[in-house]
Amino acid sequence: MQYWLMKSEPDEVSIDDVLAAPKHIVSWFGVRNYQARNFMRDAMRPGDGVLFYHSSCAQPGVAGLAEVASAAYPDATQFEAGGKYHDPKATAEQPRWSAVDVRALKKTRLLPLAEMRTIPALEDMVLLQKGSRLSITPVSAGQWNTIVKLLNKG
DNA sequence: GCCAACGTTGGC
DNA sequence: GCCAACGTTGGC
Repeated sequence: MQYWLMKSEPDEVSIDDVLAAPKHIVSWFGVRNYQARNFMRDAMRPGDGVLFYHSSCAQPGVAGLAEVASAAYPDATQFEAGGKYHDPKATAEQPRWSAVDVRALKKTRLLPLAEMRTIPALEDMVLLQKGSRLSITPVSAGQWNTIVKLLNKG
């Protein structure tokens, strides 16, 4: 059992959007960064905890709790010629990019990035490191517990 | 819109 | 393999 933080632009897919989807599940496609892909393909397991993070918006921060709902599978958008996520070097035999299913569990209060930066127990979070841009980052059990408590505190 | 930081590409 | 140029991310 591991924990992750996954960034989504709420203009694209917000926590509300996922909760409105059938079974509260969406496919996490479109990742085009090798490190993030490797986390999905090599380390994520169904049931892993996910902090659903809203990025590139007025109020960046953790907006909900979710879980990994599938093993990794080839991201179909890499094969879509002319599509935004097309990768001409990817083939069905040798897919390059992976996706996983993510199930939203609950919307929480927004835990702003700025507040997270003030919490000493979170200072080692990959998200908070200088220059960190990864859309999927690991979260330690201690960081997860700290954040869940902060979310419940309201 | 700005810009720091990072990742990728491609010439050599 | 080096590295300059370019593109992207994402907070502010």
